[in-house]
Amino acid sequence: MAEQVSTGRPTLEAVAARAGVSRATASRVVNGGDGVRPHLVDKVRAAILDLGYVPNHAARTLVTRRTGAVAVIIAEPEIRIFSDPFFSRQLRGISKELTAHDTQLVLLLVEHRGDYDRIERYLAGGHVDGALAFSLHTDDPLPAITRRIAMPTVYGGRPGWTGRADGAGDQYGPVSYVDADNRGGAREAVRYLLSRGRRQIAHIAGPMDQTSATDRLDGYRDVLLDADPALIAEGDFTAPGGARAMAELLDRCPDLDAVFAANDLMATGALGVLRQRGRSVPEDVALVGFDDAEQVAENADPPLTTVRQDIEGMGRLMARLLLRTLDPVHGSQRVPGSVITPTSLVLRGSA
Amino acid sequence: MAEQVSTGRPTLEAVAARAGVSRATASRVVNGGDGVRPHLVDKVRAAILDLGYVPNHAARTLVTRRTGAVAVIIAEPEIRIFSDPFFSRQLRGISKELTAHDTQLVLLLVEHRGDYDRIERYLAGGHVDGALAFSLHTDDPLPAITRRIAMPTVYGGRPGWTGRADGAGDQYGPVSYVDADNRGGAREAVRYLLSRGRRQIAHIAGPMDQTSATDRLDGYRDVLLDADPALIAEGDFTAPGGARAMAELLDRCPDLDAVFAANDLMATGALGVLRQRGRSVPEDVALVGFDDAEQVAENADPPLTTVRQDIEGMGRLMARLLLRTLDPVHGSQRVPGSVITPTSLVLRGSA
DNA sequence: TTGTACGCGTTATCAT
DNA sequence: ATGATAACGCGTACAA
Repeated sequence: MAEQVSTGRPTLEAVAARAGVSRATASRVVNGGDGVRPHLVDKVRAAILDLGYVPNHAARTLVTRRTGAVAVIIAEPEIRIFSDPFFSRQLRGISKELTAHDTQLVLLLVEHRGDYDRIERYLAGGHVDGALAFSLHTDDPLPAITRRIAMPTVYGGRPGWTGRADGAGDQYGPVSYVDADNRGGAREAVRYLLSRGRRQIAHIAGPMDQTSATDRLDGYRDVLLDADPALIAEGDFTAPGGARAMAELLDRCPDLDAVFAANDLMATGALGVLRQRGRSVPEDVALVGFDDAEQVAENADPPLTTVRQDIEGMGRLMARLLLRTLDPVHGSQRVPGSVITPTSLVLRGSA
Repeated sequence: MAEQVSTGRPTLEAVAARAGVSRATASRVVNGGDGVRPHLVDKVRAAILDLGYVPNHAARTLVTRRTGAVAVIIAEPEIRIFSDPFFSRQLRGISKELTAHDTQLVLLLVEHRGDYDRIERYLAGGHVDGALAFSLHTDDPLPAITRRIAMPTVYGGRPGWTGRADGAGDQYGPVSYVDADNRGGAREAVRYLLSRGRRQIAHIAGPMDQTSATDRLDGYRDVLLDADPALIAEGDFTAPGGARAMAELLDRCPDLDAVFAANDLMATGALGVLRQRGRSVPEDVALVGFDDAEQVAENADPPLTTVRQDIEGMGRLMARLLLRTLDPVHGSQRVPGSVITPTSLVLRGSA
């Protein structure tokens, strides 16, 4: 049997034969074509087109030891995961950046804690070159895993165990993440409310096990050093949760004249309660949100003044950071480093 | 150089050496261990554990010609994609089913039409064994692609080109999809409204380029054969769109006493307008939605009577259908076949 | 600049 | 039941 039966897709061998060159030369052309005579480059290119050749990914991975894929791990037991526009936009940003670098996105959804065994096996199995992960809670098992198997990872949002004064969590070593300047953005929001003459400024916080929520609360406190604890209520980043918190606040502090909500969803919930209780916005109560979530902030009535963060850009940045680490040329360092992206106050009708 | 330097992960060769068997035997154990003496099975298993061996995916794919991964293609230019809880839940169902079968989920987001070149290259590149795709519009290029490269594909929702009386689109050949019984569910909703004595039943339809919308409209018409066209308004499956449509309807037909909205989001939009115009629900106007979207139908005020579809189940079903086709044992047929899943009317406060 | 030849880690075929 | 050994398709030293 001298001839190989065509099993379907053309191989590099076939391309080489058709172009009248060796497989090595054909390979060089496929990978950029440096140092090949233009004449031959054309011939090989033509053969590739003729045959409809597409490189075999598995074979390539086997020899290069790179998969050209990264995992996106979404470990959020809540329903909110995708219905929160935040994730959608960030995922879009990631997708765009990865696509631009011919890198594939493998989605890993984790629901139960037991799923982490599977995740670890998968990551250790060499299916992906790196990982992107979201919304880590303080006790998340993921960092221990990625560290143990030395998988380059970039987190979306500052992980809960970092930046603690007591050094707890330092055993995970240096970590890299992308996050908005939550604290600074919150400060700007509250300062703005002060500048508009508001004096009783309440805060609807997010769940305290998420750093985005605690950081925004910290920002609020930075400006209002002696804020009455009664002016702070904890929500859960959902609209109904925001409504509940707003009701609490009004009960406790009927004389409040402004509210800074830790996200837009909660702000819309608060808006409903305020209207229901006969407080006009922004006349009686000024309201500022966070995120500038589309379909939410702009469409609210009145439109929401809010702290904007470039969510899609943060997604792109996460991907870029990871890809840079993975790049054999620039990325000798295993830890991509972290980036804090700026926020900006968007003025609309609510404050 | 007799010895190979350990490049990191242990190979099957290493396992075999440690267990004192040949690579072939080790391989057999890894893949189930049929026809290997129990004694040796144990030895190999121990070696695997000791070394922390994980099979090399690329090498395996190279020889088996199966990747153990499927693509999920989401081709929706709108932002709505993920913020619509519908997709989230369906994706969850898919993820669960794939995970249960050790199959990976590669996410392909397409935004521009030009992205399809990339998609085709990717699918043709043998990265995945099959594909799952969503929300196809009539002129979507995807079916032509999957057909050309013979990629087993299951669609979520009846594709726009199928089931047309004029046979247009038949060039794509048989197609397989999973969809809810939209038409039947719509019929049930309208019949229920009739049974409650409602006589002027309006319909807020979805965008007419989606079969879920046209099918639900068809169901409405099945029951109300001579419905006044003025009783039908087209929305876009969003809450603001539903509000707009509701306003139109009230202007055109002030005497309407019931509304069937093609999804819950639009129903909530309609709810706001009805309240605003002083119509009480369900006393003055009865309202029925579609989807039974969580966080939407139940939390509406009043809670929404709606047509439930098992969205997560539909996702699982899509994956199961595809996996069956891919299974070399059962799946000789290339087209997985289609499934229509039942709906059920959930009675709450709005009708 | 081009070609030869080897190795990447597995599975599968064939002897034994 | 087990063990050699040949693919699988590609990249890349090294030689020419």
